[in-house]
Amino acid sequence: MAIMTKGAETKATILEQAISMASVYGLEGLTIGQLAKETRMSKSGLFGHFGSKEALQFSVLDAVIKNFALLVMEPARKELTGNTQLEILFAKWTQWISIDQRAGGCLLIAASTELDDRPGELREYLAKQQIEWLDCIRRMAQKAVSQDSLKIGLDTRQFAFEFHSIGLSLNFSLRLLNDQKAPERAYTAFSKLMQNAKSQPTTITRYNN
Amino acid sequence: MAIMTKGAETKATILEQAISMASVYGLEGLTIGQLAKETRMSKSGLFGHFGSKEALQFSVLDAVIKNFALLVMEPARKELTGNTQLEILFAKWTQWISIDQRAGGCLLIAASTELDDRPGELREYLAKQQIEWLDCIRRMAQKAVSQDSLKIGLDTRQFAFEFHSIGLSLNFSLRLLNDQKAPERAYTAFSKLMQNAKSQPTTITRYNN
DNA sequence: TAATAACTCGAACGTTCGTTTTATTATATT
DNA sequence: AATATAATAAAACGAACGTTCGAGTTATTA
Repeated sequence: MAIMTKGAETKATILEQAISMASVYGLEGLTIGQLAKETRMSKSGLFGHFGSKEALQFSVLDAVIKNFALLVMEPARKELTGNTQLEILFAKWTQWISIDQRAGGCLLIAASTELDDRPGELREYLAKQQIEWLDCIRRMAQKAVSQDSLKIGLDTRQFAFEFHSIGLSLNFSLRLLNDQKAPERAYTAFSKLMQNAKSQPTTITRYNN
Repeated sequence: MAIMTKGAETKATILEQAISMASVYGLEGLTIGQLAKETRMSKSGLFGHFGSKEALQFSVLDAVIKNFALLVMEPARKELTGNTQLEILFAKWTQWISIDQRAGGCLLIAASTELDDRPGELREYLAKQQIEWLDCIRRMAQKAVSQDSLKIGLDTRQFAFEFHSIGLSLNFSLRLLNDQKAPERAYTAFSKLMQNAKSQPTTITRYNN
């Protein structure tokens, strides 16, 4: 890790704990007093690093968003074809969702339902990221189309909608129902989605040989 | 409405307001003080109807679950064929999710991500209902299979997983992104799901006249 | 109508919330 | 090593949290 001043170091430690806490109790359920106990700091000492609770929440959300970009989107972008990009994207995403290390599941999905009715900067920031996420899926699908891997005329926004839905269902089945077969189901759904996007519409004239 | 004692009547009024509040701020974000203000009651007067905050949360969850069964599952069950049952089920569900009247979107979906990491009776009750929900979908699909409307050997649990995923994505796109095209996308996804479940696997021998 | 039960209130309980103020210690800079 | 700055702590703030209590009021029942 890069050299950083003492303050920035403890701030990073706090943030890590805060992410865990917010993943379980939500961004609103994240409290300064509890967080101070877990990091063995005073409330005021911890508070000084952020200045307000909203700033703390923002830091948490921002850290998770950047981490998501790094661990899920970036690896996929490195792939050469749209098809493999989508495959890696899905693999990394399911991996991200399934991580048990930091309990609480995907904070972005949790925050999506937590913030969707509460106007404010937090909500806007998350919404912006989620739009970018859907757009990332869409562009990769579009690339696959232009590479003749997926059928021409494919509704790529529809594709993104369905791609995204699989992850939501995976998160739900894993977290609430503890269904161990969920990852398998998710992968099956993804395969079907790809298969459907590959097959040419029947109205298209086929040239054999 | 059925005759009820004065207490039961105000309790019902409180509950209605509580559902709205919990839909927006979550079951944990639901506070007795705020709820008392909105219903123009004293905290203690309101509190007396439930005895504890958890009991209040339970009442809210229970009321929503019963309402969901009444408005979504029951109408579908009345249909005669598995196919139409699934169609009505989906139509009623999307309707339920899209309702703007009582702001905050589907409380069951919100609660699913809110409670999934927090052990307790609330979580167990919700999980039980969600399992029942998936089972309802599964049984209707099974019925359609036995009526030769859907292909034999269909993985009905997989079908339920994907059916459910569409609603989650619809809720997400509607609430967080305000995407007006979301209902259309959801319906398209549902149509594809049904279409896929209808087509016989290619290994099956076909008898054409 | 009288007796009894059900309902509602206001006040206060101890805790925790986010935040501010004031002071002290530890780290960086010169 | 001296100085300036950053980091942490302790204490206290008003507000809100869920909850309890006792007294008063309103409904229901006899």
